[in-house]
Amino acid sequence: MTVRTRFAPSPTGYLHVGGARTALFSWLHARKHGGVFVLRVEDTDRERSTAESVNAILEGMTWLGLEYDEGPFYQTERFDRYRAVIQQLLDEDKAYHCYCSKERLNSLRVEQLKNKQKPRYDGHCRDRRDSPSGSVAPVVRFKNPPDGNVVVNDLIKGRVVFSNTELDDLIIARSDGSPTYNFTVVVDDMDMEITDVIRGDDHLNNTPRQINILNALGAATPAYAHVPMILGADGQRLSKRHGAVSTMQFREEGFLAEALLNYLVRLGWSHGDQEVFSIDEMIKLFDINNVQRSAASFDREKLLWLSQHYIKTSDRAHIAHHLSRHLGQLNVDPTTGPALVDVVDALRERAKTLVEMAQTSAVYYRGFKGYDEKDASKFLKPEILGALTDLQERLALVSDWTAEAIHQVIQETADAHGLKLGKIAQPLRVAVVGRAVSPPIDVTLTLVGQERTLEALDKAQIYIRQREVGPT
RNA sequence: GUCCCCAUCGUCUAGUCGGCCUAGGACACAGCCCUUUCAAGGCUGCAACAGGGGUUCGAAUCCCCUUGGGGACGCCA
Repeated sequence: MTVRTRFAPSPTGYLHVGGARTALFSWLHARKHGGVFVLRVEDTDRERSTAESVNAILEGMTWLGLEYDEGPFYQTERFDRYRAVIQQLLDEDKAYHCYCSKERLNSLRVEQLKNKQKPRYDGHCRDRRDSPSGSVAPVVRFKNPPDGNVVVNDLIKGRVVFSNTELDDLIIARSDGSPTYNFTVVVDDMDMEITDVIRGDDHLNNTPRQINILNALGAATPAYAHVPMILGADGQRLSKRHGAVSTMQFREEGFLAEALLNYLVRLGWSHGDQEVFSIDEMIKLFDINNVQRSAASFDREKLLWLSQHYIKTSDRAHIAHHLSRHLGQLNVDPTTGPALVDVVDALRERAKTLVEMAQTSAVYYRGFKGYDEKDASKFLKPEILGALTDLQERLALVSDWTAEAIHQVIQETADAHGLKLGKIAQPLRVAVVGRAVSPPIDVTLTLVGQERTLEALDKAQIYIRQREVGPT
């Protein structure tokens, strides 16, 4: 039997990291077993579902590369099917119309809470035969078995036993006839022949109800795997209104999708001491049975570390491609300076995100406005003027502008003036990029280019002379 | 309140049939080394089995209780 998993988000917001991880696990599980990954949009709540949310979720999945094999299926397009199954249940006396008013339900609930009981429907209409012609439009409730146990053999949590006496007759169709969540999931998982249901563990409590409905329908029960929640850095559950950021937000912040994926897969799952996983390795090594049973906290620092790792090790053209997007957001035109791949090579070891890389590489395309004050006053000093002038003359003579050639010239100049390399490299750095931090000075000069380097040196000398005569 | 789940360094985790654990790795943090800046890299350090009972020759690993987190209890999904 081929493995079939599904990711079933409800389009009431963007795709956040918790959902993304659940999707990743489902996808991985399907891929590992050569199975099928289905995407299903659970939009039966028409009040809150929006097309924008659907797009946001699809966009997030695409960015992460979690491609689905079937779907997306929309539950709102399957209402006929749900109606038919509800009718079938009604015909077989496995469901019934309930005419209880919301007021009655509410007072029942209040009463139960007062008696320290779990609030649940008391089965008032379960055996009624009449259909009152009153004003209350009926809902349809499922006849849950009154006793016995339901056992869930969860792939992650292990064996979990629920007593039917804890369950009540849940509503499967609202008074307007529309089906509810616990019912549509069951019908869909059955129709779509889902073999492995992988979802957040907030659904563990729904599972016995769903199994009961599945049984009533004579359908086989799939395997279940309930993955723990992701908590925020404060230990609180991550939710849309509490710290959960959109998956796409990570792209905006300059993370590579592979870094996020790697971070997510290690959140709750591990393979010995291994920290870095390529997509292929994840597929090969991932095992749903090895997923942690407890919740995990989201740690941005570690994500940042992985981000840096991928920036450091990924193909230069790949990074350049994604970097250009962030450069664009800074209104930097990458065609006005050094080749992007060279900038990537120079900066990849000193950027944790692409946004950071874009910011520090901007200077190679549009120059800089003014010197960093502290750095200028520390390095652009009169005593270095002679060496700088000499250096400029020597650099002007360089015919092949390579890091090696540049390095040799700088070293020679330093030697000629009895200076250590750093003594001349720092002033040069400030002259050329405006501050005392940049990649190795020879590499930096290749990025800046010979012409602009010489110009920068002119300005630096002018600056130093002015400073010399100016008031201190 | 009732039911369900969970519990190893600050964080992610290793620890699979109890002994190889004076509990390992990674992130973060601190120090040192390297060094033309910043990084990167190397080395070292800091730091945990929630508590209490059992079972056993022996428990982080099994059982129970307590405590602490989380979840569910909707005509939301």
